[in-house]
Amino acid sequence: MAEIRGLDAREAHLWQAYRDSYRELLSALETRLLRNSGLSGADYALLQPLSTADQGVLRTRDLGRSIGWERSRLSHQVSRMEKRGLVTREECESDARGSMVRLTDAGRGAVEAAAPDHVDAVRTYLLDKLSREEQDLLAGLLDRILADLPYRDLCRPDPSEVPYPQDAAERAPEAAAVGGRPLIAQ
Amino acid sequence: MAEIRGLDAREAHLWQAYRDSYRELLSALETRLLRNSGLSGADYALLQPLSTADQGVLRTRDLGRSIGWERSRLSHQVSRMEKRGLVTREECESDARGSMVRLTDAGRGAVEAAAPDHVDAVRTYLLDKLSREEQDLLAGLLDRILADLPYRDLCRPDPSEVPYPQDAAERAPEAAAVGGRPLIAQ
DNA sequence: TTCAGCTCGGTGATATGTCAACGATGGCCG
DNA sequence: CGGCCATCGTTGACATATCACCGAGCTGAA
Repeated sequence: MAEIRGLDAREAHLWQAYRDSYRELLSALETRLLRNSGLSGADYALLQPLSTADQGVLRTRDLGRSIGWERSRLSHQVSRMEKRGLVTREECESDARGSMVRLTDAGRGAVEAAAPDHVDAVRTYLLDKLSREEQDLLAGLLDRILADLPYRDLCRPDPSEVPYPQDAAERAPEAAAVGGRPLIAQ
Repeated sequence: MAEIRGLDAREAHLWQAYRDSYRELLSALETRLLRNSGLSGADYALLQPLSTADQGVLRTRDLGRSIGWERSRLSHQVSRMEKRGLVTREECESDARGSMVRLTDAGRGAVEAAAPDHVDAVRTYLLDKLSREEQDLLAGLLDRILADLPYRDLCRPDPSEVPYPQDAAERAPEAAAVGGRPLIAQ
């Protein structure tokens, strides 16, 4: 049997920094989000893709994939948000198994109210800490880590179909402010 | 009021890569850990510091700080693990408010059985994806992100007291294999 | 067509995490 | 000393996540 090396201090430090930074960053963001808008991180995670989707509607399956959630978790979360009037469920016309989730006016109001400060928080806690070059460097490393992890089912768009960072601006112009109105972006 | 810019595609990509890579990495690690050892990520998180602590005992407060958990969560988790015979609680002699958590023989057996494969998984999914230089680069960026986040209470060792990455090897020699026996490292 | 095998979404039981509050103690300062 | 405030750990109620399972509908090959 092969000798298995423990992690040396340098390696252990990276691994711990990875977990700690994520945990603390998320904790900071969610605390601030909840205080400023009454939305939890889970609420925002669902509302954000819906708010940029055509008509504010997405098929449940696609919503789940876009945020990397399993069905059961998503279904429970949608149920809770439905009770609060943030979203509604609809039938899926093209596939009778499926269902659609639609943003209500209240739901749209909530995300749009929450988004500016949340985006500002992401800038403050993450983006502003790094130069542009460092941002791209970090994204590259993370992409590589993500690239061949043993996926569950969860399909992100195939990278070959969505060649990413280069020339970002024209790929998703809707992510920038349009007509002077700050858009929902996360 | 200041204009708030949404995230452009480049920025949004970094932010998403950060969350996705973390979520998928952790999911992969925990699935594999649970399958191979019957320990959850939470179990391992507690057992690992205990296994390297002197006598296999830590004050609850210190254990909590070392893994960044709040007291309540830790207390519940310790209760569950106590029922399973992995740890025991003891009184704290030096401070009557406190309590100690002690690894049982079964607990030590469980971590030591789990560790080699878990460490291998961390290598496979994270460390091996990056060159040594990239590892240090990534650690540096993550440290910077973590550095001035609005902490909850959670005290990590003050960076000024524990000057990290440089000359890592001698700071924590116990993290490497000692006497040929693979040590618990995460 | 028919059926096996898959996808999709939902459900209830259970596991886990969070929150607010408590009792007990320690430490500080008058 | 005595009073005040902080820390420590726990608890129970609640919120959220996971797990195993179901029923319905799609799909493709026999």
